[in-house]
Amino acid sequence: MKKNTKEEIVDSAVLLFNTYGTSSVSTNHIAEESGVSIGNLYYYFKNKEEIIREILECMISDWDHIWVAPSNGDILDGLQTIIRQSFHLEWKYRFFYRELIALMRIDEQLQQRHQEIEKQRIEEQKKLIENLINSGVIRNLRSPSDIDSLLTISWLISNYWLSFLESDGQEITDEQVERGVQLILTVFKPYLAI
Amino acid sequence: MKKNTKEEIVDSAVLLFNTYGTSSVSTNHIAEESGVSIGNLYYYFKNKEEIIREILECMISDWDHIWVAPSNGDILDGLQTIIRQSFHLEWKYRFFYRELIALMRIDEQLQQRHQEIEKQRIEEQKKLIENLINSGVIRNLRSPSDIDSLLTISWLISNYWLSFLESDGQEITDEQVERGVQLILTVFKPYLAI
DNA sequence: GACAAATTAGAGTAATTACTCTATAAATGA
DNA sequence: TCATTTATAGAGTAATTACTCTAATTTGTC
Repeated sequence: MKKNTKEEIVDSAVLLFNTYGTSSVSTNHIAEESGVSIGNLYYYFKNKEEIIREILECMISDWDHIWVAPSNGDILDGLQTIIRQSFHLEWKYRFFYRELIALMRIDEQLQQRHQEIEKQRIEEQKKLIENLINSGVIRNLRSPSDIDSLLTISWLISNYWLSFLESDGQEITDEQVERGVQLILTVFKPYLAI
Repeated sequence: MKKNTKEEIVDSAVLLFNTYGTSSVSTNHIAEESGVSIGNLYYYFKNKEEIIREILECMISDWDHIWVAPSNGDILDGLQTIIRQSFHLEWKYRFFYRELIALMRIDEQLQQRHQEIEKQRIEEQKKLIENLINSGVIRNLRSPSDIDSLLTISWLISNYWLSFLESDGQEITDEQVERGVQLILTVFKPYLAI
């Protein structure tokens, strides 16, 4: 489990960002935390923004692993698993979700990359829902725009459930994560075949 | 419409925070933008955090006006109006919503105040829903926990709809606001008496 | 008008910031 | 082996930061 210098820097940055927020953490802090000299840090990263961009790439890679996982067995079960793992990733990189819009406003490159993969992800989710409709798990939807609405709502929940808990001052526990999963199912409940 | 110095500072702060984000805006910037000397700014505010706290108080006051408004006429219409106005307030103070969790982590005083009024607001919303149930607008809910779920979901949408649009790179227009209102109604649709 | 209190201006400061530069040390490979 | 690339350390710098201090001005009150 030997980490190289670059990984060491990224890991320390995530730790500090999660704890103190990006604006309170300087490159000097990151260097100190990771036990790497300032000079060496700047050998690997041009600036703080580039570190954050690298963290985004780590997130993307983590996400890919979740979606690649084959959902053998119950299709609804597979969906729940994906949602659950998504919540865990959001927690791992929580600083990013807390400050998302602010970060993207500062760094346009970050914005473009994030929006690019976000678009992909929505498409994937759309396909998954269509799958559920085709296999008869979901029915009784009145119009195609209803699908869009449902999709948007479940997206909102999966992306902001942890933020809501945090801003409400609640602890993030496994039970809370489970509540989030169930919340998404609540939205679909009226349209689920028993 | 003559503004006093304190208001001038607060207004400039909101403008700059919305445009550049709190971390990029210094007290010096705010002083310059508002045409007030640094010394004078510090006469009114101990530091940047205190300015943000004052902005929160402005928000709270604005919110109170929305909820005080008597919902004469259709109760469902009144609800929609409140949601619509909420979105407009969220946009007015958008920096606050963008950076909420980060801001609260830095300033515990801000966190406590925000969570205090947030709790109140959830209670108000709960009463409103109960009102809708009692007056027969909403029905067919299976259990009391269903009410809670519905409430949480509509809360999530009303709080994060604009954030979602922003992080998705979409413009905030009146039509988008209306979509947000309709989205919340979608959640209740299966339970609405026609 | 005279006095006190409230308000304003802006020069000044210590700390921190991001980032550069140069000088070594370690790894590589011909 | 030894020369070249890669990696590391850390002192140094210019800019910016939040905030203080003092001195001047305005305001209100009698």
